[in-house]
Amino acid sequence: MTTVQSPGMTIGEAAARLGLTTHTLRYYESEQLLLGSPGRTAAGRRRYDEDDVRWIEMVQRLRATGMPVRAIRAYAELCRAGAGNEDQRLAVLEAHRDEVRRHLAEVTDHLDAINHKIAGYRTVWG
Amino acid sequence: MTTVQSPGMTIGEAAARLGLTTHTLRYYESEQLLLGSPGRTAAGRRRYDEDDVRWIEMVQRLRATGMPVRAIRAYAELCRAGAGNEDQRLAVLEAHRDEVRRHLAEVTDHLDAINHKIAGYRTVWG
DNA sequence: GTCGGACTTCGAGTGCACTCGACGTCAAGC
DNA sequence: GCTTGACGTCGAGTGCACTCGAAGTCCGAC
Repeated sequence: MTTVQSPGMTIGEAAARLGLTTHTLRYYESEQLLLGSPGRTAAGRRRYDEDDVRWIEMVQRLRATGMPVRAIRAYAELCRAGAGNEDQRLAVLEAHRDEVRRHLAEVTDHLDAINHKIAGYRTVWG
Repeated sequence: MTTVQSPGMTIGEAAARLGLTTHTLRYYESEQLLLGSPGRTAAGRRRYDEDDVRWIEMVQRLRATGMPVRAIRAYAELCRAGAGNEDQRLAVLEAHRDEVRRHLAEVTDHLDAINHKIAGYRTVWG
């Protein structure tokens, strides 16, 4: 029996689409940041489907907002555990949201001070 | 001739005021992030005055907004060089300001997406 | 004068998140 | 059927910014 070409992407295609390297994608998998292992072809090669990619995009958002890899792993574990812990997942996300807001406020504050410094240069020598 | 107690703080006092460790303060100095070496007592101990502390507060702001140590060193070098390069200093600060703004926009965007995810949890199970 | 704690320098160690290299395998085009 | 390039695993290396430890010195209180 010949199987139809399975859907999804090779690791190279997924990496290109996500703006990551294949090395990083395998690293994320080894750190258990993925919801499950991506499928494999008969020859043992990874196949990424749309769900995999969407989850990794979420991982990228969490990383880009400063969530440490081990915290993402904990969140992914909750998601892997299946239904019944949505309250915990929500708590994780809300705590992270608060942390990000705090960080944004702090950076904004520093930015204001830097702008003051810039305005000083402009006033004196501009 | 007895000298009046020199003004300023020990490294420990400066560290406490800045929320840094003495290790970090010496590290910053070794990385040439300071405007000049802080003064020394006759016994060779560092003395930090108000100007030193204010500059280090600026360094903290630049660090907290993501400027790498080597970029701060470059900026400090410009400042140490004395008058005549204010346009370059301004360019450095403005480039950094733009970078920080870009970063803020990106994080804000990710935050929105995370909030959507949170809203999803609330809608379905909340 | 002596004791404790803060100071000195120097180099090594830590934690994080990748990032790379080595080396072997395998699928597809020519 | 043979090359070629993407894939596989594994462990080691990198860059950044601290952070710590060791070993010795010095100041102030008693």
